[in-house]
Amino acid sequence: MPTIKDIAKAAGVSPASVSRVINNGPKVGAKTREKIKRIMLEMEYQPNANAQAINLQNNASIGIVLADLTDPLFAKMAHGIEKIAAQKNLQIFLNSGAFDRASELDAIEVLLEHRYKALVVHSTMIDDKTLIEFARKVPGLVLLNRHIKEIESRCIWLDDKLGGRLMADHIVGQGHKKIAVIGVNGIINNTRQRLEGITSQLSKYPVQYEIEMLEQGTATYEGGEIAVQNLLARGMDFSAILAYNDAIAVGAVSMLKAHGLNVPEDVSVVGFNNLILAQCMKPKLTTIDNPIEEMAMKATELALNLSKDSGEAEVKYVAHEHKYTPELVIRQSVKQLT
Amino acid sequence: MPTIKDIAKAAGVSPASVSRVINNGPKVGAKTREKIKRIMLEMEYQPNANAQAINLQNNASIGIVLADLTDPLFAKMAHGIEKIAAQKNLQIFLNSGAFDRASELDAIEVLLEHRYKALVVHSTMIDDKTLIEFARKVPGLVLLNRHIKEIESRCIWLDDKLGGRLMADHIVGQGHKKIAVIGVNGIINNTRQRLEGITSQLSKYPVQYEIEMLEQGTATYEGGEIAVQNLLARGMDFSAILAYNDAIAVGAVSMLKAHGLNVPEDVSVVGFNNLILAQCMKPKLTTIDNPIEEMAMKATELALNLSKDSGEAEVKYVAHEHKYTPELVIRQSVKQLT
DNA sequence: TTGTTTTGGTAAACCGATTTCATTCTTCTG
DNA sequence: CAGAAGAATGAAATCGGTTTACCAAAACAA
Repeated sequence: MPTIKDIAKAAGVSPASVSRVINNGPKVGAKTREKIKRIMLEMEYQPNANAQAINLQNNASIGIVLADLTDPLFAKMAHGIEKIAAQKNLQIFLNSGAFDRASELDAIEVLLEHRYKALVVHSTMIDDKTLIEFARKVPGLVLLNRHIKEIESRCIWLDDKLGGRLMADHIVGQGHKKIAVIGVNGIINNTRQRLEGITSQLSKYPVQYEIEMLEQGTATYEGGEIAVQNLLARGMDFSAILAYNDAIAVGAVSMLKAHGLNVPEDVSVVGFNNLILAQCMKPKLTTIDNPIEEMAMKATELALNLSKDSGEAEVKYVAHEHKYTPELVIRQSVKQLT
Repeated sequence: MPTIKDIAKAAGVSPASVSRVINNGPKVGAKTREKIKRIMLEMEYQPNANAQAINLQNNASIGIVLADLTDPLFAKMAHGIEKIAAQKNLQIFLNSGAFDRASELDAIEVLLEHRYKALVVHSTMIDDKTLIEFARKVPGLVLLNRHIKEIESRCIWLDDKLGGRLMADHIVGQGHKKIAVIGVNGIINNTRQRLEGITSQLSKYPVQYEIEMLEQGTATYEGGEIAVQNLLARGMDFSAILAYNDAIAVGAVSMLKAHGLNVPEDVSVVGFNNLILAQCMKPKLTTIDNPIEEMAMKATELALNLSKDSGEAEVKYVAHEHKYTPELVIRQSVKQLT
């Protein structure tokens, strides 16, 4: 693999000139420039990005950390980030593989070692304190889908409490009085917030409710099945289920069916996130729309802004532009009780 | 951000010693080593991966290029690659954003410029010739989910023709005689192969069939809806649909329903890929299982093997280990006609 | 004690670029 | 045509590390 020196030698010029040609710099005569270009092509020269990065001192691409790509919600995040990157003609480097705290940390570290300046991080396993530390150290780091009070100007998050309220209001509004909630354990605030939104709202009404908690990492189709099985095994009597996300909701529907319970005739179900899944299934799922793609785009823009010479144009922080609002999407999985 | 020299100065040693400590090298006394470690910690030293890469001449991480992360099939690929990477304690750098030929090329170039040696590429828009070129130039490059004859030792692919045959056989075996096929246009062999598998098999039976071709990029839920709409608009009379993938199948089911046609009572539908989606929907989708995750894992291992000093242990090529076999998964979306 | 290893450590070259500064070659002005 | 300004070019320093070659001190053997 030829280096800049090989090119220089072959062209009978100095490495400096070659460098200038590579970067479309000035100070190179027209014929010399052409000659160098030709030779670079001939020798299939490819600049060494590592060597360039070491000089330029900053890595133009965007680094991103996502938890688990197989979750469609996260895939949507990736897509949002990509959109902005493509629009600004930047490359993104996704460092995933984050199944646990250690690998999430690792992913961030690696990105930092490569000196990516703009970082969009979606972390579900790292504690607040550690993230605050990172944020302080790296000006271009933005947290996506997470809210940490101390650094909220660096977060883009969803109003999960409101999301929970919307679910509760809707289901109560449809006349339900016995409600099962399928939640998820997790260190992240948004799981708690969402649950709190639900429960605090439910307690305002004369209704019964019970919560089935899933372990973190089981916020999946299978998790939904298990949860319903547990609820039924406990002999709980309910006419509605509020699920932490769409996948759980779909799993719940399936398990209900297996027990001879139809949705929405016998049991109503509400999901969360409004993924494609929710539209595809039968019955179409009533759920909460989560504008995650938009959030991802915003996070990316924010990270890019923050990363460039933060000294100059200090990005102003407007709270309501960082907190996104979920919306109820009514479909067919909730039945009105009379 | 402190450099190795700052650490050296602070510790009163030479940069060489610090480097050795970083790399756990020999020739450093126990107390000196401890002292350097302590200072590195104190000063929050973080090695510059770019500088390291420039010396080490090879980038240990795995570079991967995927087309569109929002497609769950591709997400499964990413997951397979991650698994191997995690197992070998390697980082992956995913460079996506490939919506067209240019950006796919760009993604590969960027990875090469960063001197990633092991590359797993899932390209849908780049022509064979260009990819062959790349493969020749980069020993550690492996193509995932694509078969190019000339470099098949560097490909991991699915037997798409067989997949098509399985679909055709099943649907004919269930007594169907009027069959609609929803295919996709594309430069990639596997779309053609799959279609050819279907049609060549169908022609062996006394059945009628018609093909509805989607444009590349519409192999989605919406694409399925449109395709069914077109078929119905053309007045085609069919009792079964073979879809290029599950998303199309689900879209088709939805549009059929909208026209008062039930699945499988009025029309049977077969999908392809066996994504979660296929299990979740009602009726559960009969489809073809695509072991894409396994394939992704294999591709990653292959890329890693090929990338390390190919001179020595030339990886042997065993065709049947590179070609994967799809399997029919019978669920509820196909009705037996009598 | 002297000679031989072994161990711990440094100075300096190098990796593949970029960039500053000085120099040479053109070209323009008066 | 002399002198000045401007354009083209190269030598060398630099970026943040790694590694080789070499040396000094300590440990060991005889």
